[in-house]
Amino acid sequence: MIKVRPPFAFAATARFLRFTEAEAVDTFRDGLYARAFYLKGRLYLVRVEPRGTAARPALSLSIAPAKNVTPPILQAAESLVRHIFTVGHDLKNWQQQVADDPLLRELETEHRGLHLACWPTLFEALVVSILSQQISTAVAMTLKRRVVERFGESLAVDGQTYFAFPRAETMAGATVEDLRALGLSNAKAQSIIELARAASRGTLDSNDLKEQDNETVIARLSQLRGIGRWTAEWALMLYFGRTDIFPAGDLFLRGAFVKYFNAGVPLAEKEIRARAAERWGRWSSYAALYLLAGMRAGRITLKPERVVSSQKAGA
DNA sequence: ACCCAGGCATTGG
DNA sequence: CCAATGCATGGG
Repeated sequence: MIKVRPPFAFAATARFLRFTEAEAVDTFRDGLYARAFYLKGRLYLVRVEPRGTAARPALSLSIAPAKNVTPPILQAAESLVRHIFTVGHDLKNWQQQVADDPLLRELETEHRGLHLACWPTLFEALVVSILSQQISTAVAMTLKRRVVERFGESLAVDGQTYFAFPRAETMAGATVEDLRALGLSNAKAQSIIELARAASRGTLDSNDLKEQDNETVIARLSQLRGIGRWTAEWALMLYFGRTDIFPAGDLFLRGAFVKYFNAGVPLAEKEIRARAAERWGRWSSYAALYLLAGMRAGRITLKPERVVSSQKAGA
């Protein structure tokens, strides 16, 4: 059992960045989140369910196959679940941050308890982001499913097949042709293979990056092929769980900021990043997250002409 | 048949 | 610092 500080919306968080309908790794059905993970090098299915009350929320987990579950395995599963559901984030602080911000206060109320959902590994976070570059999320999730079914190990539990996200070591052995056959572009294929090699060699050490400040992590990740600022910022949010990122390179977020916080007057990316930091400070990632949630709910909409590409800083 | 969608690397001013 | 270009699939 894992205790979580209120407010905590389990279902919304489990579903949020997981696109569960189309994908083969994360599943969320009947209020139950289930996914195959490597724990101490072996594959297990971990199931997570909400427990407790709104005032004292908690998560319970179960692991299959149950027979080889030792205390270290259970501990590894718990720490992974804490990471994925960003149990360390105290959303009371986020509520305080937007107390004087009418739009985000409204979004906070509508999506109260939505946590950032993190990917289990840096490798997966970066691969998913590379797959998502430029194309719609529907396409990206199709590509992800194909990659997972081609390169991931699977586990059968109760007649259901669950795929693990492929290991970096496995993907390091893939060829560009393998990935192109799944519909990836040449550039995505090359980037993912190089990333897998770096990760399996240990060149891409997330423990080392964990200690670094945002700009250092962005600079280091950007040295990898196929990773620019956009991808690195999403990795800071969606793997490292940092709360102070506003990915201003994102087409939607840029458009939303311009429309709702600058009266539709275009702003340079750099300027948006600076103003987001002034407004939302340490909780800028949550501003980004709740704007996305607002978009999915239809509350935040962008007219095409408001989505402005990189133009001169508005004067 | 188009057009575009939660970018990036490269090239050239 | 800024702008233009090619890239992949799938949905409208």
